[in-house]
Amino acid sequence: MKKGTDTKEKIIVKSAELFNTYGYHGCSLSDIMEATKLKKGGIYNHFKNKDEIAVEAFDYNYNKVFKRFREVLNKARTPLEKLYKMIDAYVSFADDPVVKGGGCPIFNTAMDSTNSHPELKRKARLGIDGLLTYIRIKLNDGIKEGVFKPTINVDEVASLIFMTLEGGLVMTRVNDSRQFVDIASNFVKDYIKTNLVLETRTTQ
Amino acid sequence: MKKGTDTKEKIIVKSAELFNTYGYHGCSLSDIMEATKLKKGGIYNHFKNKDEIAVEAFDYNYNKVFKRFREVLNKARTPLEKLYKMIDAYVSFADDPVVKGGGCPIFNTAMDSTNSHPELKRKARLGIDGLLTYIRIKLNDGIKEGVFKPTINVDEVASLIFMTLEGGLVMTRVNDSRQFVDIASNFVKDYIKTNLVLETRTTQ
DNA sequence: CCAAAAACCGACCGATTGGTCTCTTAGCCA
DNA sequence: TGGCTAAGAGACCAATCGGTCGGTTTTTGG
Repeated sequence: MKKGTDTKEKIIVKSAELFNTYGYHGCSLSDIMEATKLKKGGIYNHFKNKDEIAVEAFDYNYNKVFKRFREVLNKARTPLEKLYKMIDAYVSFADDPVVKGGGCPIFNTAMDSTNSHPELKRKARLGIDGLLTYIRIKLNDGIKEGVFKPTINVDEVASLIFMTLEGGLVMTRVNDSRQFVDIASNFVKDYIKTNLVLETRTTQ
Repeated sequence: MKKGTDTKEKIIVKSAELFNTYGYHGCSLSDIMEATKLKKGGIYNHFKNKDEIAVEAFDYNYNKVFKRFREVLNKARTPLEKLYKMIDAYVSFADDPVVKGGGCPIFNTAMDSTNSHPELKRKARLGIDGLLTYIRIKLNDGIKEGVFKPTINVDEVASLIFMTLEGGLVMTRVNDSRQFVDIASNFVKDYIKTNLVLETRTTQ
């Protein structure tokens, strides 16, 4: 049953790349066949239809995103460091994409599926909420530890950080230029430093 | 030649809605036929192929966006007011969409066409650059008139304002909730007030 | 080593894709 | 009013779409 598992994994990986690159409607089964070097039978032995592939491909990308975050976050200890590392993770999507096609696959799927694929949209929305929660947790941790001002509106600040970074990521993807996500990153970091942290005695 | 012009306009308008809603690959000629109540012949009498429709539909949406901006901007006089009104215009996309499907059609097209439709991508990128330039001009005007700090990095600030608002707009579109673009708007306005304007004597 | 099962191939399916072309119709001008 | 031209209808096209299925190969467990 080893080979079967490998094959299914291969289909998911390649489809995840294709869907993130071209979108659900911009990628056909023939594209998946070509990328996996499999024929229809080989693919539909593991999935019942294209939708199921897309959903599992999304889950795969979703997990890759969160894995990236977890890896990066483990290198930091304080909530402020963790928040900074998280921002770096978003920036890293620019020159070391989690998946071919670039950008944030969760955000990409969200845009791609709106108005056209309810199930994917639902999943993407949940994914975005997960990313927001990730930021919220770090903010709350920081407040608890007395690093961030207790007066900040966590939901608002989390949304703000997220949409600035994602907006920058999209701009970077569309313009094939790192500068936008860099601007977003620098700005958000500066914003955190000057508006969220309590004691300015944090050395520079 | 009256009727012909009307028909072509109708095709463009309906296609502009469909493409902004479902994306280029998510919208077929049958969809356009149904929306326009025309048959193939009626459509291909005015356009040579689907691409040409998509391009003209984009131009149509593009002009609607800039028309919205121009209308709103005319109601303001000072650079600061103009900048604020411009932000309001972005927010207005949320509950009074320039085109069915919601969001900013230029940004939507940019995302939709990346990696899959070079010509549309090129046009969308130019459109984004136009929107950025719009913001840059207001910033420069403000600097010239001594309202904004002359030290600000116009390109960076313009990019920042743009991607925060667009990010918020996407979030609003995906989540069917105004709150995100409102958060973006309030934040950007506050940022301008406290970081860009020279004299804090601007009454609150 | 052999049989059962899982994996895979590839022909085939109807529907739909974007696109062409001929023919009819409708509007306009003389 | 008659005739010309532009507009539109709709049959038709090959190609491709997502999906099915029977047969063959490969793997695996007894």
